[in-house]
Amino acid sequence: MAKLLDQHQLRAVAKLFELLAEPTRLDILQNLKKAPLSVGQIVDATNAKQSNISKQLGILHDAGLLKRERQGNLIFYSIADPMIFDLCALVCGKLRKDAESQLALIRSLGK
Amino acid sequence: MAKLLDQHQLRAVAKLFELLAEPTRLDILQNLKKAPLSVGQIVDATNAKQSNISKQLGILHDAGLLKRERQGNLIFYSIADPMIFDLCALVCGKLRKDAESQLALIRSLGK
DNA sequence: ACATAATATTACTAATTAGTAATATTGTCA
DNA sequence: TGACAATATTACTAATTAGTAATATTATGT
Repeated sequence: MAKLLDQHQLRAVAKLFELLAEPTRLDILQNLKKAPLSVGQIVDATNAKQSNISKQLGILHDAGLLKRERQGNLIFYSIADPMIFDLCALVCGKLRKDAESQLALIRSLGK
Repeated sequence: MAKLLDQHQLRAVAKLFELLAEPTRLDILQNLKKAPLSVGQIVDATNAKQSNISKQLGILHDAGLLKRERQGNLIFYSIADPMIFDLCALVCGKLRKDAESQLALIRSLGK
């Protein structure tokens, strides 16, 4: 069982990963993890220019990963599906594990 | 708690997602899920050219996602870390869920 | 209406990369 | 050694895209 994905499905999966394959977008997402933020707050929290943040927010929003809500002059963005943090946690866990075994290897060589 | 990742860490996470952000590479990975395969077998299983498969295999191997083992004239590749299937399962689950609620929405409109 | 603040859009550049055909490498067998 | 099969590499093209400066849009308060 567990049929293989066809070309179309593979492209859909790849597209979702693509959204997470960019440091600036990941930075936006991790800053939104605790609470919704306005564009200006995100600009301050990251070290990216306003135009770029706005662009990346648009990409994440168009893809359905973020929700948008206007409040007066400000626009607040928030996470639409917390599942992305499960993804990131998995990746972080792997990177940490890899780094640890790398470290253990180096240590064993140093003896 | 749960400190935010710094620029360097964000780039590392993004790089790992980038590896999965490509249909051909995903296709390779899903074909290797059950068992190791030779390059030729992978070429047959996918509809990509040999030179491209070889290139993508090299990328996945260099990144440490695949292991390589020579057996006579053939070279067998295998999954180095099954964690990637957890990632893919999460993404597939999300896509399915999204598609289902989209369908439900359409149905409710049709009434 | 006007000035101002917040956000979005546009037009552009530089860099990256998937795919490919052709060729090179590596191993096997006779 | 020579012929052949499997895989890797090279050189190239076309397409995508992050980042940016400048400008446009939208809302607020006076």
